[in-house]
Amino acid sequence: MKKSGQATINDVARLAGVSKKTVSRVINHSPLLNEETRERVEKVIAEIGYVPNPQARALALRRNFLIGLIHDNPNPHTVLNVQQGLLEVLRDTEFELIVHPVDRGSPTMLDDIRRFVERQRPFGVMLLPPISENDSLAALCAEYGARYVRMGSAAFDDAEHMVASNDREAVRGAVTHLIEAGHRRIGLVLGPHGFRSAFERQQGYEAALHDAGIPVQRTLTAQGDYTFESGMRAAERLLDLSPRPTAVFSSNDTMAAGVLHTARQRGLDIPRDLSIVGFDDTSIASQIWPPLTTVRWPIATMARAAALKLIDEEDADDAGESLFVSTLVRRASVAAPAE
Amino acid sequence: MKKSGQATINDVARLAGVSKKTVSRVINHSPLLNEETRERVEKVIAEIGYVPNPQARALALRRNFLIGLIHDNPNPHTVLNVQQGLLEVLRDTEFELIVHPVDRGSPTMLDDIRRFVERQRPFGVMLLPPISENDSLAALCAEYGARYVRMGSAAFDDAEHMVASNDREAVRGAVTHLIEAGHRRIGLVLGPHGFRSAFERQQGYEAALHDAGIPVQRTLTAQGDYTFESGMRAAERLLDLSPRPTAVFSSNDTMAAGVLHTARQRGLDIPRDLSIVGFDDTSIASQIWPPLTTVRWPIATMARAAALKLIDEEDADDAGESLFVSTLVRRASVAAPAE
DNA sequence: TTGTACGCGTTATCAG
DNA sequence: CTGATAACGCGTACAA
Repeated sequence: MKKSGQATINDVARLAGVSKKTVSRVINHSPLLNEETRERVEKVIAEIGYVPNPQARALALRRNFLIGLIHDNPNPHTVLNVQQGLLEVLRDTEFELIVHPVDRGSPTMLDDIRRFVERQRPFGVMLLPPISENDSLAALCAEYGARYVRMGSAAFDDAEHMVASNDREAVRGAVTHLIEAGHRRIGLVLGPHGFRSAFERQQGYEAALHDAGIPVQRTLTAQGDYTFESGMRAAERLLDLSPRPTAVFSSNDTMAAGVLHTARQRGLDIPRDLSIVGFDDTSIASQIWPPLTTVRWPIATMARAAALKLIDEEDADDAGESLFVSTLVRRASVAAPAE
Repeated sequence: MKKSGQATINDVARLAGVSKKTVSRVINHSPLLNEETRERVEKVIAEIGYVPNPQARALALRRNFLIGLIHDNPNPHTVLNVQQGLLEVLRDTEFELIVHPVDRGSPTMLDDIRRFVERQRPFGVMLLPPISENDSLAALCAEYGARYVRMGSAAFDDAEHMVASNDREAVRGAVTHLIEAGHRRIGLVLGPHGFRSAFERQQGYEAALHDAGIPVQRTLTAQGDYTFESGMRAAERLLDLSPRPTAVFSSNDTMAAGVLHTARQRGLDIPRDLSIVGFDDTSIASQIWPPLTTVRWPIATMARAAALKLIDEEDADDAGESLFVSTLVRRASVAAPAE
């Protein structure tokens, strides 16, 4: 190293007696390189502890070694789990995670994202629902040469760009579980309008009823927006019904906790007076009382897979898994209806 | 703009008829500039929509316009709230947030962080507890010219580098609340060893007992590690005691939820048979049944303040608030002891 | 297979 | 106050 700071590619070149281009080739694993030369250079690199400067690389390559997480997801658990999954595979790589929340609903959202991608030039971008469903976002990433992976409740892009769960089938199984326990009047707390996940879960609910020959009644469906409070409000509507539903499927755990809360306030016993099934298997599901029967959404696994798609060498050919199955977790919030 | 991409500083210089250094001065708000020249340049900038390239700036300045969040915090809610607070002020600035979790306990943690700071050259760094208590981390940031702010349960650095809450006083108040409700046998679920927050909260607990002339009994203290499961285990130990404590202060909400869970499993009624007070006011506190009396830790506010310290123009002089008060939130988990 | 010369877009130096 | 010119550290034609 020359003066104060860090060793540069020039130092390595000088010490190894080669040109800096050769060092550059070593760094970037160029295939056309004399093995002997490579080893000599690598030895010097290791000796002086040289590490390429990311800023200079970014300038020359017009690409940063950053993975962007772009989202407007209202569910903290989802976001956090995704982050953890992503970071798990990014750790020990040269990539760092840059979190960029946006405001869907804002008319400038697309511009915001464009500026982000244009300026930061991330190597790859992870798109979370619900904005992951927006095709122009994906196009935008492609336009700037950023890899992207979209997360969703159904496959709506190529395997290379997609990690999807099959929410419809999972919910169908969950509601069938309720039916097999003897329930016929089953409420649905729907997710927010415009969310693909809300739609898929609704479809699963209706499919299960259909399978069992139970007619779908609109009054048994209450609108929610994935928040605890909306779950409480939905429960108030549902529990005012006469006859009351004996079970409720809630499109996520947070709302299910809200349903449980309201039911409790009304003096109902769970699961005796009301069975509840949620979706996500977030921590709250196992921490409330009684523990919630729910659908385990393998979100961290999906995030890990997404990270691999984003940074992996191989292009396109073997994109890895892109469909992940959710499974029912049976706990104490479901019982047979009280006669 | 010349060819395909974005306009550069050269385009601006050419169109404005000045040198690019002058444009650079405009961008960086250099004070020594002819007002007329400045206006002309700014006009051109606005017209062609020029935006400086962050990569080039980073290379020349040896400093990225990124704020790093370095942490090894076991509590997802804490991390997420900090992120939200940070992002709230970073939004609409040129800064982005880069999240870098580390592994305390790993012998290479300091090296990991050094490499991160050395390579990414973040403009500023936010350090979360418990690693924020590590002075060598702070020194490391300073060494690389990165601003830093440490978050903690007590002030252990200059105002400029600190956002602190006064946990001790807050817990003292919370436990006093229990005492005033008539409790004398009050259990403590302690936080993990080596955490300043755990220590401060314990001190607050003991101070409150002392104020009331109640002797501190070691058997009434159970070790926890801030996880739900550790709260359950702590409760098992505490509830096996004879006579049983009539109330428990838990050093965070997650463990308090664990205590509540275990108490429930044993058929205890909350708050009739056991009063519980938590700490944090995370979402679970208001979502479990009964809603938890807890100490509201203004963590998002602290994070916002930290972000301002990190990016604000003024140096040192007016560093803004650095001490934040936590307040007791009274809900339904506390009652007078059953005679 | 390797090296030379130059470009990436910005800031710093130091003269005018 | 302003402008040539040289960094900043690395990648890429293209030549050797």
